[in-house]
Amino acid sequence: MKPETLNFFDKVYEVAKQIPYGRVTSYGAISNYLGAARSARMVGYAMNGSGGKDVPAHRVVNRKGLLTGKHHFDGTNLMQQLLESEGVKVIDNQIQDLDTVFWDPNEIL
DNA sequence: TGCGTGACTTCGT
DNA sequence: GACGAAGCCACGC
Repeated sequence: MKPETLNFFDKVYEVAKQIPYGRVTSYGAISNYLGAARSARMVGYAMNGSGGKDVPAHRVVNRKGLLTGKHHFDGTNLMQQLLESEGVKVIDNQIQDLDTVFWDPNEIL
């Protein structure tokens, strides 16, 4: 077994769990924090394994603030509903005031 | 065993 | 300023 790969995933989970309430981040921000700015895809893939974890995948969106991963959720507007429930304005699967709710791990950590 | 796909991002033209 | 192509790593078939 090579936990090194799991380390990458685990790292993503760690960062995702640290996302404050009412804040969101992007795959690129996490991947950049991990030192793999061009591996943003893996971050999203890691979220695939977030099932069963306490990882708020709904707080992770793409660079544009678009809920691209919402298709992988339970149904349709679950992800959007969760964000709105936290005070994040989301319209048409797109986060409003992204600059305000955006949370950069590199900046905070 | 090997090829293709995927919750994205960045560089280049 | 906008569009196209490449890169990254892991998992599935």
